Amino acid sequence: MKSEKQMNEQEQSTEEKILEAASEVFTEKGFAGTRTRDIAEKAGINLALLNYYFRSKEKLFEQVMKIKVVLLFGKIFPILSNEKTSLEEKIDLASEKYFEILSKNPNLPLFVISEIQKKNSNISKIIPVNKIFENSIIIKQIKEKRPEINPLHYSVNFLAMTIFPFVAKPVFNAFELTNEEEYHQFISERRKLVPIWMKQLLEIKTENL
Amino acid sequence: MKSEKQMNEQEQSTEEKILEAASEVFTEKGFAGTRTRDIAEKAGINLALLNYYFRSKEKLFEQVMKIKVVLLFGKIFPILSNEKTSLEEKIDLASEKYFEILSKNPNLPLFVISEIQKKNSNISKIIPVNKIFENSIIIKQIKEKRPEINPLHYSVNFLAMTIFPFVAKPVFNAFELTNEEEYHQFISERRKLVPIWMKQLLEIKTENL
DNA sequence: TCTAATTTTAATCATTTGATTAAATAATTT
DNA sequence: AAATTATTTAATCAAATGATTAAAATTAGA
Repeated sequence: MKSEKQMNEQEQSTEEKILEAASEVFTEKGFAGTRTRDIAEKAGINLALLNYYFRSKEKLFEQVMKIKVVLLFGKIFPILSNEKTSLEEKIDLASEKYFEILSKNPNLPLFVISEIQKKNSNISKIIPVNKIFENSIIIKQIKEKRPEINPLHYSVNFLAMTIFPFVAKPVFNAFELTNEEEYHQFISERRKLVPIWMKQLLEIKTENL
Repeated sequence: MKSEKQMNEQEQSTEEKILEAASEVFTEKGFAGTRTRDIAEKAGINLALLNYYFRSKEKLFEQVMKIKVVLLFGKIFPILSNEKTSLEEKIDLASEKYFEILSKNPNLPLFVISEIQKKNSNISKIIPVNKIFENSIIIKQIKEKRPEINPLHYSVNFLAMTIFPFVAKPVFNAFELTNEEEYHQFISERRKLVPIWMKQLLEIKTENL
């Protein structure tokens, strides 16, 4: 075991270095496209060390995925379940938080979604997303304000408007719809617009539904 | 060369069988996760045949990707570029067409997006998406009707509301947000709702922007 | 300081996997 | 029918890759 002192001197433990490197490589190339050798190289360690600490590529991946899923949902659910904020405040806060998280981790959603699609891991054990969602205060508030609106549709619209531009970023790049600067401009505009649009969707006339 | 008669008797040529099998396996597992042996097996042919017809896994993949990109954009652009339909009609028609295409090919968008992200192929040569989009009639019509609305944001909102539920399907499944039947119900509801929402977003008050 | 536990490395395995080759079979042309 | 061309197969290669092993180096505790 490393001493406390040693641990503090090197800012990251070997285990953390591997986990961080794995996080980067897995996110960029996916599970199947990742070579454990690349992770080892990026972490500045020997390949055998990776298996020493994490047993296998599979187990290392599971740890990374767990971190990513928590990153993707962990900060949002408390906002949606807060009893003290109004529906409109929740929209503002959730939007703000999501753009903050996703701006720092642009390909987080694409990674999580496409890897869940490829492996059918029992990811639902990490966070009981369905329970949290169904019991969240925001669902109650939507039902209360506009009983005709389906809260699932409304929530998916929010996630779609927020997350989709990040998921689709590779398409923006590949087809040269925007350059890097225009893309960031585009995202920062949406940061303000999504809440406006979501409120506009709350004002929809009942006879249209 | 096979005779005309032979070709008609077997409903698919060997080349088509390989292409179809490749399409299925690549879509399900991605390029890196696909083994050419699996494609050969699914097509009911020998592995060597695959290389005989398509030279390499890479070349076979490129052909599949080309087909997928055309499938994803090919039918939509003519709708957006039609001079004879109104903006509202375009929204209805594009929505209808997209739900039709995506219901038949639910993981088409996730496949295209995540593979574009992993390889930076020169996919833009298949279809000049940016040019078609920028010069489309629908952009003109949006600018005309509501000059304050950014057509790119509006278009991305449409794509987001339409495509995102398909992209996110693995998440729906993994977290048991819906079962298969509920999911299809959910999608068929959106088929009608997306145009309503998109029209509602056109009615947004200028002072809110 | 000496010993035991932990961490790290170099070398190597065993499989997997994309691709090739040479030979056999089938179809087409002359 | 013979010759040529196209299609298909079985066997095999070579490289890549996840994992292991045994030994060396480092660290912690007595």
